[in-house]
Amino acid sequence: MRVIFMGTPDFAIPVLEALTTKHTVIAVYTQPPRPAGKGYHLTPSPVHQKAASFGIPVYTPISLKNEEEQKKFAALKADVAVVCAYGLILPATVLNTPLKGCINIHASLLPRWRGAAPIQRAIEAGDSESGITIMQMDVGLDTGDMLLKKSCPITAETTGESLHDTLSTMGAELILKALDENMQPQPQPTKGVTYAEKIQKDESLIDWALPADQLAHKIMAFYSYPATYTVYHGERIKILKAHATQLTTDQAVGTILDSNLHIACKNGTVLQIDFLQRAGKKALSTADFMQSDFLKIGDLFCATN
RNA sequence: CGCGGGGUAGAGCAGUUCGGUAGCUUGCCAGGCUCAUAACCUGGAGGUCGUGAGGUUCAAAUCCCACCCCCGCAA
Repeated sequence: MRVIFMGTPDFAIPVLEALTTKHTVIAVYTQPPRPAGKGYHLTPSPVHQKAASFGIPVYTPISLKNEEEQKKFAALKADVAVVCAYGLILPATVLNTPLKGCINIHASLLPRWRGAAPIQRAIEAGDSESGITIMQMDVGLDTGDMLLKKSCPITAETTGESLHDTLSTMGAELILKALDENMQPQPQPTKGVTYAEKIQKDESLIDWALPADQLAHKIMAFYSYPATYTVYHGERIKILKAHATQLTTDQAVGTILDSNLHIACKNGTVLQIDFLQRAGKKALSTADFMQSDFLKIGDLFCATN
């Protein structure tokens, strides 16, 4: 089939690669290059770079809501458009242009976690499973009829990064299957709808006045990007991995209880930090980190900047 | 030229301001002791101090120059 691929971040790369093995990818749409990295250089998106290495024509419109872009899109005469973490709204005209419409790869078990950050929100909420849903796009936000669905477990060791990688691979497999076989579209259930809000910058700051298990979920969800952090004597410290413990304490929330980095949380619950990083330093395990005497037992982590 | 921190023993760091024998903690090896809740004591191995047969100097981890690499902010 003649396929248009629309995607932007790393997550979409395996999908693009998979498509090129079985179909003719006639064009790739992705977000325009943005300033990024040290030096603020204009950097093409990961999908942009990958497409360029394949020699596939790349389009980077700022919007698809104007007629001119829509004409260009139609002129490609695609059989189908595959959309994966593209980051632009597709108007109805665009959705209806390809013969088989636009098919989306979404990183959740719809209708749970519609929206921008389904991977992190699922872990943060303490869900026991996540997955991929392939759907026929309509004008709503992730509301289209479902073609394929596959789940995977979330454990205490699952991080945003590991789940991202798992689902990315899974998405690549499922999209090929969905294109090959003639799947019967099924409407999404009307019950169980939740929305995965985009992650805001201020969410990364840890509030120690929350229960340990809740914090553990959030810390693991935010690993490795954007990562949670706390403040110690005015310096930012990334808390990269942690787990809730069965211990209890009567110390104030945010107190560093011992050299194993057990930290007091709400209602005397105790979180143990496993992996952390000072600004400008390497990420270290708790054992390595505590070889310096930077953190003093009994001191408090702050919940404000 | 967006702002900033860093590269010294397997790991984590001090030493650099003001040049003068390579240090600390931990880990590892050997021995001792018999302990408590990162056990303790003694001894030992382990380092081209990121790179450049660079520059300055009687002398460079330290000052100067160039380059490489890692990371925080920001996106």
